[in-house]
Amino acid sequence: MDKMNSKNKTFIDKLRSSGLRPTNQRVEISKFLFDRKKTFHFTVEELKNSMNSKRSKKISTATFYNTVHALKSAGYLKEFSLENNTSYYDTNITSHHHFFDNGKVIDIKSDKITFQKLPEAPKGKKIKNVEVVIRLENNN
Amino acid sequence: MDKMNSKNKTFIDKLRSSGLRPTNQRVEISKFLFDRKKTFHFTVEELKNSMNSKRSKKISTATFYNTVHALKSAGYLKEFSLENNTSYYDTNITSHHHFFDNGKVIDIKSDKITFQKLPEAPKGKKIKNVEVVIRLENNN
DNA sequence: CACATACTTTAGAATAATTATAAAGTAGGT
DNA sequence: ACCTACTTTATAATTATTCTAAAGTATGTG
Repeated sequence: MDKMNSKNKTFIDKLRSSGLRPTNQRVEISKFLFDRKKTFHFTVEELKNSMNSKRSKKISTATFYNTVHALKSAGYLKEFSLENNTSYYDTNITSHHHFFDNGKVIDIKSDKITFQKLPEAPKGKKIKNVEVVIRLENNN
Repeated sequence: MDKMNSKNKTFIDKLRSSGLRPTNQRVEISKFLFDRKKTFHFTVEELKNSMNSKRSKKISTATFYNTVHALKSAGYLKEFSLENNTSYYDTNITSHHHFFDNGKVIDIKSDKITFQKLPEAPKGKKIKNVEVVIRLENNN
């Protein structure tokens, strides 16, 4: 109970610090995204479908987009792209890498990849981050 | 002249081996893409606009999409994505990496990045390729 | 507590990138 | 020259996303 309250607080805080009032819809989205053990990869469409399929009163598409967008801008979600013109989001915002296996995404912990050599940033620029994508194919 | 013929042949061969008859439109697209010194990054929309703006008889959107798609499937173009739901293509198909600087893409030669440590592929899978994206920001 | 104001939600329209369709055009081989 | 299969094209359809405007809700102030 105490635990649940503090968890809710986390979800609400994420919303507040993203500049969003914690309305019912938004708190439910925030819970759905962040109340889980493993990191979560999703598209807005997938998020909407999995939440709305369990609900009688549906949350509108625009609310999903707005909420995800604000959470991403605030840094609580990480956006990435595959080759299918859809935005994917990842609840794991720590710097990390990905396996891509036929549209399926698997996280790779940051410390699993280290570099021997990296190029310098062009003059006037600096490196914000480095992301590695390892594409997989079937063995044979 | 000899040179020009052999160049055209290259463009035509790329089309043929992509399963496309070398029609006028397709040969022009192939030339436009591959007859240049530096590698070329583009979206289909950009390609269409830059070619059609110089032409009285426009090539249709569908022809651009079809041709680019076939060239990509045959391995003459490499597709990649930024965070804006648009497909980018690169005439540099050698394994290489990218700087991303505010939607601008800069190639990084493959040998500029080497790894000290890479994870193993999950069982049953093997690594097809490894791509690194280095995101840049302004120095201050 | 009532209300004004500002922020939200929502359905639906608008936009952008891409793919599908079907009719008219063209190329090659015979 | 002609037949057939492949192409091109304009346009419609689709998908992901953003915009818009109306109706709903929350909050602070008096």
